Amino acid sequence: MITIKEVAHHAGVSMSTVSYVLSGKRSISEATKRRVEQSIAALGYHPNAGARALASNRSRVVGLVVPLHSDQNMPIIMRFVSSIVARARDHDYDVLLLTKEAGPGEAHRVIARSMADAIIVMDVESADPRVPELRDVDAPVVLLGMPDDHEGLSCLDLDFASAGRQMAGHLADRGHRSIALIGSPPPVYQRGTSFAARLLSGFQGETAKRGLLASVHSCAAGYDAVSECLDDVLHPDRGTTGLVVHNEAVLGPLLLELRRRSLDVPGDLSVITLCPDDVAAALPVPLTSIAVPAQELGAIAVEMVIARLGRELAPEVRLLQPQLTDRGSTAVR
Amino acid sequence: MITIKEVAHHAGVSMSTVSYVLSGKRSISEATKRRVEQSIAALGYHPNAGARALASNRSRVVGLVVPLHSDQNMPIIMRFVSSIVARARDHDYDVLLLTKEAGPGEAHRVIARSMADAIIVMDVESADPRVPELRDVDAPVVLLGMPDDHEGLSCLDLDFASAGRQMAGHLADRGHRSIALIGSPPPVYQRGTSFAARLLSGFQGETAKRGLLASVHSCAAGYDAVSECLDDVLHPDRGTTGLVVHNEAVLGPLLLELRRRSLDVPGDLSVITLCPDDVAAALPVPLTSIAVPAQELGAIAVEMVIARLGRELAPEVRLLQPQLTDRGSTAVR
DNA sequence: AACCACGTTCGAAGCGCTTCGATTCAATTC
DNA sequence: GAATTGAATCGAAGCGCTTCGAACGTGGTT
Repeated sequence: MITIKEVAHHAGVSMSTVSYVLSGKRSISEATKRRVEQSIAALGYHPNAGARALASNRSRVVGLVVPLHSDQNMPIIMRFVSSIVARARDHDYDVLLLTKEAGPGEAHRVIARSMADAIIVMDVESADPRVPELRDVDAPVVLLGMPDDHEGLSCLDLDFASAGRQMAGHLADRGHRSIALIGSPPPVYQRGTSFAARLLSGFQGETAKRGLLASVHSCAAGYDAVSECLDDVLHPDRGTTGLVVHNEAVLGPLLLELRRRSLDVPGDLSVITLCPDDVAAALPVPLTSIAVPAQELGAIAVEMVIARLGRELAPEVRLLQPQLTDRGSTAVR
Repeated sequence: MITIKEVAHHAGVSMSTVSYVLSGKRSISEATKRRVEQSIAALGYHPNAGARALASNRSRVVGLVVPLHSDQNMPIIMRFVSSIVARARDHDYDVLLLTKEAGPGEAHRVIARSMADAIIVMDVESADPRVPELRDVDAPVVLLGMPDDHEGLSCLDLDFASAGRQMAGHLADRGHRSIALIGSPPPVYQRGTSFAARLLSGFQGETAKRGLLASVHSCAAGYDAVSECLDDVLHPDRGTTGLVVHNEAVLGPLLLELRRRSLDVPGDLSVITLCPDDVAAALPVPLTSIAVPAQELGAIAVEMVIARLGRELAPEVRLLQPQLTDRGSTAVR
């Protein structure tokens, strides 16, 4: 193993000079800087992370708590993870993978041992049992999601209430008077998943305000469940003409089933949804949608956490405003 | 921060004694061991990972290279990841998340800096460009997947050739004389994805040996592609009575489409597939299948890599034998 | 009574790096 | 020309832990 000492010797300078060349924390003349860099390249020097962490009291690692079992939404979770890792690397940080399943305490363990400098927690729910423990973690923590009680914690999420309002409003603007929300399976609501509840309340608020007829349907995945759900949604008594879908897993089967019933989108039924842009665009019928900006949320989470490393910043709640993209799946009535 | 020194003082022993209590590398009397453990608990001591890594030359971290963009198969990738993390934690290792997309060199960087003691690489392809670089990594490396040239590297995978043989054989045993393989989308084959090619060759070997009529169809995801593919597969000239499906994404649409065509499984058509057990079981028609033992493969990968940490073990290729579960989706003709 | 062996425990030397004065030397200033 | 400044560099003291050899009983042998 090549050490900083050998580099120093090779370049004819002291260890500290090499260190300062690497960190840029003190000014070094161009000449020696170049000489040191050449030695580093020539010897193939790589700083030892453990020694660095020990001496500087910074690991340059962020811990990321990921829900690895959550059967649903794996693809979207990976988008988050992938953007978080990429942005962290941009800042010269690495990512330590922690799982939600391993329980709380993992974040605390990793920080107490100085294995990481900060923590990002994904998939935080309304009454997340991890939240109290996270308050005691002695390092910057950013939550992706919004627990009900987020006092003293930094949170980041899409503004789902606004998304619910926007989607209902979009249909209302086009003259729809009776619309339906097709949501996640019942367990998601029972679990008190914050984003589902917030979207629902935004949706209901808007439909009430606009005086629309609105029905809400919790729909499980699977073709039969979807078909059954549609029977209900499309019952003649309702006169439903517009659908807001907040359940990514159901989109494919839903459109297929509509086709089977010879219902045209948007001719017979307008559909608007919340899902990643590329998913919305790749469906058999491209759907007007509000994007889940996973990339952006991941990036912001990293920025937030890193911003909190040096200075003491106050906890902050950031809700991203939803962006609606029109793909022509909603018609004027 | 509580240090080992403070624990030693609190317990009235020397630092080294505390260290030996923790590591168990020398015998310590029951009495002092208990005393030290009480002090550790009382003070809330957590060993500093950096200091430990520096002194012991072991980070107790394994690097895991994950394909985070691979749009397909995210759920199954997460199964691997999840079992790897869990098993690693069982051995008191943490997992550093590296992405395939960040390029090769990541493994090398992490090892050169002593951030990790070993590397597990997922999703290795036939002619994987990472393979040469991985040979130069100065630490145990285990590949999940089998590159063509795996000289000097340890690999672990399902025996896909055998899976292909078994599935063809299963249908042949039941009297089918003309069968079809529905495989992955063309890009997967073009990329030279090792497992697809191996399954194909096993399938073809067995059908040839048994004198069956066999057709092979590369099928893209999406309902229309599936329907088109079925037109081809079920062309009357072929007389196809059995289907081997090696494309998880296509299973749902496929069964749906068969139902739409009023073809009964297994009455009119026998279907057998390769996918995770729970996926096969959760389909509208439960399918007889060969499992992708993600849990087990992940666990073995961890064991292999850890086994190679202490001693010098020779590189090893391990192919897990496929397990077929009969769910009654294949009939005797 | 001197000796040995063994189970326990201690002390100190690093591990490779960062960082804080201290030092040097040349360029400015009065 | 002495004093002041500031940029560039050095030296050494840790950071918190592991580990090796040494030391210290204690009990059993001769």
